[in-house]
Amino acid sequence: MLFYWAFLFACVCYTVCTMLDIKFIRENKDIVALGAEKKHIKIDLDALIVLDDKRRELLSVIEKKRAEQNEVSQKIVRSPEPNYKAQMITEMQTLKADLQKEEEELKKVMHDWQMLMVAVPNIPDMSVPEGVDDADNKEVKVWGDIPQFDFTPKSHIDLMTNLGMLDLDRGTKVAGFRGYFLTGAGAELQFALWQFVTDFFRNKGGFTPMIVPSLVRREPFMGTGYLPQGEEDLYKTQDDEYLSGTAEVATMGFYMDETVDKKDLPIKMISFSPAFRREAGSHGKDTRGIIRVHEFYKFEQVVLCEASHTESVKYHEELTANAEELMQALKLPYHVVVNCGGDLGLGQVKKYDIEAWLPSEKTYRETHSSSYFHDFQTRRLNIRYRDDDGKLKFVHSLNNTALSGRPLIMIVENYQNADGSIRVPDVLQPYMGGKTIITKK
RNA sequence: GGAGGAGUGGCAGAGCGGUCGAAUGCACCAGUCUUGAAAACUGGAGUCCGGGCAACUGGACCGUGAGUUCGAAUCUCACCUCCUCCGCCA
Repeated sequence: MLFYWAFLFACVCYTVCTMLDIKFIRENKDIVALGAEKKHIKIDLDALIVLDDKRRELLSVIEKKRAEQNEVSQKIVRSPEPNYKAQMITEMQTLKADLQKEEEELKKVMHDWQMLMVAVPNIPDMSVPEGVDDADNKEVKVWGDIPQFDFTPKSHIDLMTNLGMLDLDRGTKVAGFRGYFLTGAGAELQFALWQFVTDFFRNKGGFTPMIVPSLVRREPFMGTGYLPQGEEDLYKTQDDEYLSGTAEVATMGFYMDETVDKKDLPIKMISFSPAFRREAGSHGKDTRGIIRVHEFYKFEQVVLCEASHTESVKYHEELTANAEELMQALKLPYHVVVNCGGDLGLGQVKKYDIEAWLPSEKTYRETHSSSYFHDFQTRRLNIRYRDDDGKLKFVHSLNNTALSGRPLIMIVENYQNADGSIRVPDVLQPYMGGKTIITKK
């Protein structure tokens, strides 16, 4: 209970003392440790603090020597006396030798220090439930009726293959494991969804549409928290770039190392890009169909806002609501879960997953993932704004899927008829030339 | 792929071994003048880390990282980015 008060305090002072810099970690070790524990992430904070003591000590010694060096340097310049000059230079040579030793030591310390620092997770919100993995996520909302079929519903694989919408055999032939082609009405339906989403955000207003790179340098991955921990799940090129698994990475990189104008906040972006995932940790999972693929297209909502917990929460709810609105327009039954501590990423404070009903599996499967980070990402990416008090602050960042590859699957399965045809959702019909049903030719 | 050139403060642009955190101009902020504004004049102002209640003070930062030197924006090397020309390709 005491910890919860400490927790609350941490949240309150959040906007004042920016978080997860070393100062915050030192002053709030227990809260950080508790947060890591909730996320089931192992981190040795005591080792970090010992190392930080060492770092501070070395820094102080080095800075004193450098001050002396600077001072004597000035004397050397001004002194008209050659002998005195030579003597001082000799003294400085000795000082320099010491300095180099200490700098070498500091370098080593800094290396280890940085390794530990990037591994310190952000603190989850109080409202995040305890738990180890996605099985412990808590359902917070259910929308729509699960369809009752008077026949045995088919999987998207059978439905789409039969209707010439999907070609997995040739997908594998051409692209290898988890490869696929969307063909005919399959491609058309996907295009329709993209158009629908584009129009949805245009009508909503405030979101800048973006088409962003997938081939991205290391820095934005470090900044967003996908590296160094997620190396395994990323494709890497021979030029040391990575293929990103979400438009979030490049979109967050857009303002990297920049100071944005406070009057432009919040900055809302709706980004489109291909997404690549090695699925290194999911070898046996979802091997049939296109639930889990190495390559798909994605619209991502990204928001940068003022450094305020209240603002973050407000936009988090908004981004989640946007995604729900899309699902409701498509009339896809879904539920929302709040992710438990163990299912949160390193930088995430809180996350909602939206999961839509998949008849062939008789379960909900994830279609959207909505999370906020406070300044975890922007601190690493160095994205700041000048506040009214004249101080530079790190903005807060958050993101949520708008459309991944999966809703297509949910549509196909939920809208299927007994004869294997598929009704086209009302809102998509205008984008399909008025087509109301997809049937076999 | 080949040959050259360049990266300095919000912007433009000097500096090319010490007196440089950095001239100058523009932009910015405050003040003087003015009924008000403009102009003119005067002054101020970078970021990060540390010490101090504070005034203030120490260190770092001239694309990035190493090196030479008592001392580097300035010299050397590597890398990154941008520009120009040739070639190739959409």
